[in-house]
Amino acid sequence: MSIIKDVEKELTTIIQTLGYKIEKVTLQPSGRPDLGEFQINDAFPLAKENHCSPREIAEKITQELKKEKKFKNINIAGAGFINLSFSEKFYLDSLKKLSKDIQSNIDKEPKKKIIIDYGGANVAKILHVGHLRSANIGEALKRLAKLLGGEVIGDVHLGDSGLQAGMVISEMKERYPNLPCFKENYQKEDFHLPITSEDLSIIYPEASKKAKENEEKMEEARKITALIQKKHLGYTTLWNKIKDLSIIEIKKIYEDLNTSFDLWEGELDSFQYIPEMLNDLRDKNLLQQSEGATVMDIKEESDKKEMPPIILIKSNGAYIYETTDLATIYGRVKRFSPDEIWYVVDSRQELHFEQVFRAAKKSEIVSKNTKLEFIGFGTMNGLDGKPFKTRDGGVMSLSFLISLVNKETRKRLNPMITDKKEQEEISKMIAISAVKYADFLPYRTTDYIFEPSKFADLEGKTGPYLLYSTIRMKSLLKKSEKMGYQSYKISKLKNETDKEIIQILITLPKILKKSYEFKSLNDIAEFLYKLTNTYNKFYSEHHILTCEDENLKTTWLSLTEVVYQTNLLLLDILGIRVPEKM
RNA sequence: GCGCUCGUAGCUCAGUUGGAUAGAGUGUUUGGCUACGAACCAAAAGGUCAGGGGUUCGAAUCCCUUCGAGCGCACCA
Repeated sequence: MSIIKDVEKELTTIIQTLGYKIEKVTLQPSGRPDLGEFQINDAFPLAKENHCSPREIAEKITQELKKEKKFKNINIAGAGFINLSFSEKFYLDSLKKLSKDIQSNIDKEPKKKIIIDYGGANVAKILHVGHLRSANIGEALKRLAKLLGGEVIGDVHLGDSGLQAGMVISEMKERYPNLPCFKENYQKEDFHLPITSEDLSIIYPEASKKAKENEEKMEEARKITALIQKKHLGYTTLWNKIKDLSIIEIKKIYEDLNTSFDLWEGELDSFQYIPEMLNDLRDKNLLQQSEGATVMDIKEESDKKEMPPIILIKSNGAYIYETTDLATIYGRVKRFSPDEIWYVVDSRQELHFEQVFRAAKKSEIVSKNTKLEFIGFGTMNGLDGKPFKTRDGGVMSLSFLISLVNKETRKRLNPMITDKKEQEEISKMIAISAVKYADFLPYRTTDYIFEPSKFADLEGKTGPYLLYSTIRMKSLLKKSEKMGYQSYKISKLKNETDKEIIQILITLPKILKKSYEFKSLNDIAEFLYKLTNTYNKFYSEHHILTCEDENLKTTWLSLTEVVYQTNLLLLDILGIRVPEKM
């Protein structure tokens, strides 16, 4: 159990012994540090229930608290705020516990099997800045859920059954009409895909442009897409080859972003479940015809808003992303029987997922106990408030964004690093830390105003700041090892800053819990800054290695070690890699 | 028309499950490297929390309303 939860439990018992009904006392950092390090506000709700003044209750509570040695400076302020601080011994004991194992200070959540659907890469298209948040948030939530004891499966859920398939194949047909797969009597003979990833990055925009300008081309693309969905042998073979090629490129970027998936499945993989699923829905009498399409009504009596039916078969006989999303759930339940499925997707898709979730529940494709959660994030807009476009009106690829920031980080590398390859690797790592951290700072649902220059900002509350500080801690610890220190005895503190660092460390379990509940990483990002910033203050106040008081020195080194380990743990949750030097 | 998200310092954002004197970064001004890495540390200035009303011991937070912004509303994904 975490240190703070332990204390809260103790406080709860004390207040219950006084005869009050209370489930859990909450200890939080005080809003008035001049009056105490932590505060308890539970006298207010208790006063309401017991029809007396909060102050009266606070008096009774503080009288009991004063019997406890670990508390000091207990006082009541205002109408009934209880402020208290902890003894030095409490802080030293806490530091001892943390230095043994920081994991011991983490409270696990109830164990669940969770599938996280994030990434959303599209086959044959580049990953652009719009894909950044899904990858970052999804990956971080996956790591957080694992840390808190969950069994987690990440699925990239590739966009591979959309119109881009038809467009790209149509373009391929024009460029390479003699490929065996285009023959009438194609019989699965193997052939070499005549294009590289670079070609592919040109082919899609080209094909898309042609289809938009030419209705015939568009119609052909639609036809081919429908044929691929029906497993047309030649087109499917070619599309799978293109998919493999595309995945190689997609994986490279995700690897740069330290994002990985347990499943590389896509919309097409859900097609195997569609007939079975539709039969199931038919048997349950849930399907209807409407304007030529096959739909399912998902209105509920309590609805105050319009709720269109969900389309499962289009009037032309083809399937739509509602169908594949529902079939994907069908398959996931069958194969994994998860407790929860999380969708880390742009907020604009909320209505779509509400429809799919309703259909899944109504048809009992998922049980009532299975939680389907839409984890929407804010849209990335340009300065004009509209979806971000580059100066020439195109989308900005993720790799281009990273290279922009990379130019800045490279300029500032330590001149001691001379190896070109090493320079490149480190500079890229720092650039990505800047991009990722800036992406985590706003609350998840906040609309994102995207300015490349914001990411290139490398001072203050940034990824590079965290990396720089963490590397400096490591460098200090290495030096101390060279001086012969193996383990650090913890025995005394010097000033308020020392104590403040431990205070912050103690609140970590609360931050993790809140992040997990709200599915937002901004609290962890803020916590990292606060901890690191306070440590840096400590660093500038004390000269650790030359301190003559051995007891202080080893305690300070231990504190450094714990902050260092905590930073590594949290940066890892955020998927930010820490280089050896920078 | 219906629905969703929002409006907080010059700028970019926290704070929204009701708590005390609304915070941070950046920018501006100023101080700190002969000591462990200055991508660092310290300090100052900067606010009618869009406007109005309500709920209560207490509201940036909850409710109502006005104004303003963005997004979504069946065969694209």
